[in-house]
Amino acid sequence: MFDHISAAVLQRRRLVRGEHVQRQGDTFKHVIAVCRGVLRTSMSTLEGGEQVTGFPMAGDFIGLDGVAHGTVGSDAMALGEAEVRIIPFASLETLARESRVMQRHIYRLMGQEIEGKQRAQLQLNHLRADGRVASVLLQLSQRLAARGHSPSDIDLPMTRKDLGSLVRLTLESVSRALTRMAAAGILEVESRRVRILDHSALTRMATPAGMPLVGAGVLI
Amino acid sequence: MFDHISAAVLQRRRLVRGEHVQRQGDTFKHVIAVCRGVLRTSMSTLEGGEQVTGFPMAGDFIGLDGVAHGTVGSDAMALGEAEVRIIPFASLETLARESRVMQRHIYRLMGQEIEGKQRAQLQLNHLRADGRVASVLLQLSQRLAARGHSPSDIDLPMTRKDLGSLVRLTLESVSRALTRMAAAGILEVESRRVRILDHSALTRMATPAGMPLVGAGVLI
DNA sequence: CGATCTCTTGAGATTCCTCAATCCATGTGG
DNA sequence: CCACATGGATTGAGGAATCTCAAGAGATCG
Repeated sequence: MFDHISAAVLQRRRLVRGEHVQRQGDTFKHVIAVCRGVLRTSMSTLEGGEQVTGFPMAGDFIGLDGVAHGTVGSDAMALGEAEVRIIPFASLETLARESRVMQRHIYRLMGQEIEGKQRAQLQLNHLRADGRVASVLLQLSQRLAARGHSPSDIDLPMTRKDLGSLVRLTLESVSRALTRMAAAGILEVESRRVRILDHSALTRMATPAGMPLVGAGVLI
Repeated sequence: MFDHISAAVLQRRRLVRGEHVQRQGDTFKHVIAVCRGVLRTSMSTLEGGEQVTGFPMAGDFIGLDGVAHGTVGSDAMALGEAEVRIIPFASLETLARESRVMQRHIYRLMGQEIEGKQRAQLQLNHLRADGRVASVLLQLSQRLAARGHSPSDIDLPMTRKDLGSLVRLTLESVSRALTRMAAAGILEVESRRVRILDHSALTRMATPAGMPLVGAGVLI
């Protein structure tokens, strides 16, 4: 894909911890591709409520939610050193009109955004605190592993608060869930460093199998 | 937009109550535009958990979440008599490549899907049961009003369970919230028929103003 | 090496869910 | 046309899960 884009104006940018690449309310002009590091996207209401919407990392795109209103819909901040490419959306549009492959790619990207978020929500709503935390850990494990890190040794780049915000839990609940799982021998937790000892147990926890199935209720 | 599409194969279809237009798992071939009536989209997990994801009505599109995997991501069912147009995605793609306006339109459509769902989640997470129900009612009121119905007299086409599923509450909690609001003189509830008496009070309830702000916590 | 942010742990309060009974509306078959 | 079956809605009581508040330990950064 990048070989196609390289023709477009591809601005590269390095980020340090805490640096923002986009802010809610900015006029939507470009999409951001993460090349290195982990970011954190979040939305906030006028009343001061904030919510983490994701932890994009290498290969992920940010900013597609701004297409609709022409306004950036969420903040994006680097959780550590990171590098991104800033892609003018106008050039993407042009490319899409010229190349069928490119067009497909953009649709798929946006489709993933929609489907992924929906499915994540669905999953979360059927899990309790422990399951939710297990779920995020697994996801992080997988995504980090796909990028060359160890699948069992995770160095969390985000705080408990961020983690909790993503899965709708307070930081205390996250902390407690972690210690419970550590006590059960599923994890080894040492502040930001988490080691997954029992991968299958973690997976089981993240699966709403034998659950009371809250929310939607069971159907015959 | 439809003048552009009319060139494409535009299959029209009438639906009766309970009829499905798409099922999770179908291969993704077309997008569905609602012309009349109200539908209900929902996703389900293998374990039997189900969750309502929306109540699309005239002018709304369904199925864009299938673009990513090439597989339909959610069920869509008519809640009453309804009419839809079935638009082959292939023709949309072609049109998009030919017309810049059309292209924009599709992006905006998908962007809305992303942004809207995110924002809805954000809102919900900072509201308690009553606020959530208030929020859905307001939304329904607005959307129905925009389509020519009364903004204060709503005839809910969905069950309490569906309503609750959308905002992550049990049907009992929805029912209780409604009776509480009725007792407070904000609504008049008579099974599926709801009349909004105090619109501003309802709006206030749907705003996380003086709330303990659970989940994300307060900043500064 | 102090200041600040983060994390852990505890106790209590709250909210919402679960279970259960009853009522109401709707539609069906005798 | 009515009795009845069925699905939806209301209401109550009790319990479970998570949040809130609070205090202190740990980490991190200048």
